[in-house]
Amino acid sequence: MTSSAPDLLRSSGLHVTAQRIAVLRAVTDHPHATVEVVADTARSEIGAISRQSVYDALAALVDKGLVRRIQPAGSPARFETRVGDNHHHLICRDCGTLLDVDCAVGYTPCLTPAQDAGFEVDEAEVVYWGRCPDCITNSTTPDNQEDHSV
Amino acid sequence: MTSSAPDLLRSSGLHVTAQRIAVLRAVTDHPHATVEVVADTARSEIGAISRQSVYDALAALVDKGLVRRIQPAGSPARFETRVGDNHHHLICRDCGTLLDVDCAVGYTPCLTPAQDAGFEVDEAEVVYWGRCPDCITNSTTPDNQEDHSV
DNA sequence: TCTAAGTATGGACACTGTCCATAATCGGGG
DNA sequence: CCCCGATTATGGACAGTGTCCATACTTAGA
Repeated sequence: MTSSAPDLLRSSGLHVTAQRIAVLRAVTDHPHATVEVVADTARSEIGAISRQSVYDALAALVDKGLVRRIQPAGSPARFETRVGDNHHHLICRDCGTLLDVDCAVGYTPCLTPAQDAGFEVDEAEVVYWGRCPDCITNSTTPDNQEDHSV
Repeated sequence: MTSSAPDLLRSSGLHVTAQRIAVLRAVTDHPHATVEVVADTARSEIGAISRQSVYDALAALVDKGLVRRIQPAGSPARFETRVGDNHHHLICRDCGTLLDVDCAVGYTPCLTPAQDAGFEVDEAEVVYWGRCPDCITNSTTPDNQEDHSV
């Protein structure tokens, strides 16, 4: 299943460079990693890489569909290699933890809006906001729970 | 249903100030407005308001559930007063146009992830990414799609 | 090997959003 | 009606993320 990084780059028409390989591997090894984490990981693999090269590499990879960019509100962009399977994300409002979840309905019903207004929709991004078990436990004041109820 | 701005503020336990009224009206009049637009609109109504006051007022309104914050990737935060009806958004990747769309399935099936991992989910945000009719028309090169040169 | 195009680098910069201390305003009580 | 405490507004400075630019290097193909 897992094609090698150089292979993926090559088959996407991208030049194969040490930086891109490192970035791609970093994203693969650290799903949902931020640019900083990716840069850090890549750096530990090839010694040095500039911040801009990381941005550039990620942009190229996203453009080619090898990597998916997730940009939750109030958080820097994150990246993952799990593409093309229409899964969604679950984010904790408190600690920012991000988890993958499969599409609620199985495949892609929510991929099609009721009225598309003539748009050419290519992606449906679904983000579930809430609080993770840890944060729920840690703030055990069911009384003082500032009512986020809708 | 349409309570006046001062009324809404009052019933939410917020102090009624000219700034907040102006901000609330601005959001009501300009759905999906950015902070800048809100500030500008409010400013034209009451003469002057600081940027921070706008941020603060919006934060207070969001906190009280009078206003909903939308923060699409690659775009500054936007705000709308249409809350509590589980509608989603359709965004054009090219020009950033943002439209409301009703939930694809009618009510809230997509509000519940398949596996919630113990999370306490309070909101499901759905964003459809694509290209609006105008942008599709303008870049009539279905062959050379990646023509971002505008 | 040689060449052209693509890529990496580092610097500077723009933008959104936040923090802080102070001054003004609001709402309630006397 | 006036005063007081608490909330809110203001402006300044600042942090973080992401982008633009010119230059030097590397890649892929002839």
